[in-house]
Amino acid sequence: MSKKATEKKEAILNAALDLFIERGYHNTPTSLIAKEAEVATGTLFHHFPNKEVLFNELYLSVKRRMINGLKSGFDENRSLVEKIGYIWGYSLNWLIMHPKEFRFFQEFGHSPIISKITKEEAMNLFANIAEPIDELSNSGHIKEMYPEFIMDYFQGMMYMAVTHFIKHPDKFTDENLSRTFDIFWNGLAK
Amino acid sequence: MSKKATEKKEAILNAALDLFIERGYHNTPTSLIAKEAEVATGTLFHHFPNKEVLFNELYLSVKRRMINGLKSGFDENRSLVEKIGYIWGYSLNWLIMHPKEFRFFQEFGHSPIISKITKEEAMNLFANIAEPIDELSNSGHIKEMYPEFIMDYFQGMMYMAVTHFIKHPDKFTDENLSRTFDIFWNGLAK
DNA sequence: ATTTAGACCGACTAATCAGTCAATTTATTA
DNA sequence: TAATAAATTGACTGATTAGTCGGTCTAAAT
Repeated sequence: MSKKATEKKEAILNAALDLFIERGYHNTPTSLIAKEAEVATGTLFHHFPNKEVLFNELYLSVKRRMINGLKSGFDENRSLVEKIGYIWGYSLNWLIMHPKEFRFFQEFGHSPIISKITKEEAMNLFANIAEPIDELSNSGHIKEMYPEFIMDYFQGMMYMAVTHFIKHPDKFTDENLSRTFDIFWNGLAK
Repeated sequence: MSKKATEKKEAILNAALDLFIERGYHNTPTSLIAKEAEVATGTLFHHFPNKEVLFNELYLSVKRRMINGLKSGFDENRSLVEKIGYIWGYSLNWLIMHPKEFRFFQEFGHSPIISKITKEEAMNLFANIAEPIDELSNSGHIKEMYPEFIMDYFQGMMYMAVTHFIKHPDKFTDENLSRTFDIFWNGLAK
């Protein structure tokens, strides 16, 4: 694919992200996506066989962008607590700096348009990142709690904090950020 | 409105709830809502001027159903901690027993189809229920934290817990339920 | 310079949908 | 009971949409 062609494909994905979060999936005509991407309808269907595939590719591309940064700074040799602190801090920051992507996950994370295969592929991306959080449950650092809960608790607190700071940007200070991690940690403390 | 007419209106709202959460707003034809409610399209538009109003009325009706039970068991004379424990327990139970309604809030709570007026009306329903949670922030019971955060934290933890227990119904025991409240409370503990 | 394959275009189509309306049935009121 | 009002029906319409297709353009390969 030529550079120009790649640029058009990306323009389509960018326009789609904006439009899907603003108008929802079914209320976003492919014609409008093409228009915003400054591309013909035919071009859109040249790069994506149909609207659903476009949506699924968008989902994966957003996941990948988030994970890539996370992984590149990840240090396998740190302690468990440090690793978890790193994942918390990085994810929180990334999501707050990418509010559109965050809204996309919020709105479409459970959407039936995302296929099983796409979900599995996204899960695999996270596999080794999620490990430390699973380990936490019987590491002795915290109250006894089964791993499924710890995972949901981590994600739930993360979404809560991001939602809060996006709603109240003036409160997004280093101090408040570390306070939210303390609250997360205190909740589990023995 | 005759009893029969009221029943049909309710059948429309019930069918709409099911279909909207399963298929999303824009992918749910009014004709299908009517069909599921065993009613003609014309009847639907006799009771609701258009699809948007139907959606907004559904939103308010679900909110009202949740709040009504909450209010009827609310005792103004209890201590602050007891009041908050009651709100937590009641809401958690109600949402878990009404997973469709919960999904509706999750999916459409931030939807642009819900008008400002509807949101305000919903806020008013909650006004005095939310009071104790606001009070908490400078009650001395907890770490110092501004009220907007406490409110988002309360709601975020609630949604997290409900999501978790709906996903893992076997974990929904009295013990685990009180553990989640402990985690919520420990997070804020001095 | 010519060939070729991929990229691109946008008018077009078959299908679907929100909402209408004239006609009928059911409930209420006098 | 008769008259009136409210509720119900479903065929229909104008508008919109996902995806197609025949033809044009562009860039790389020979």
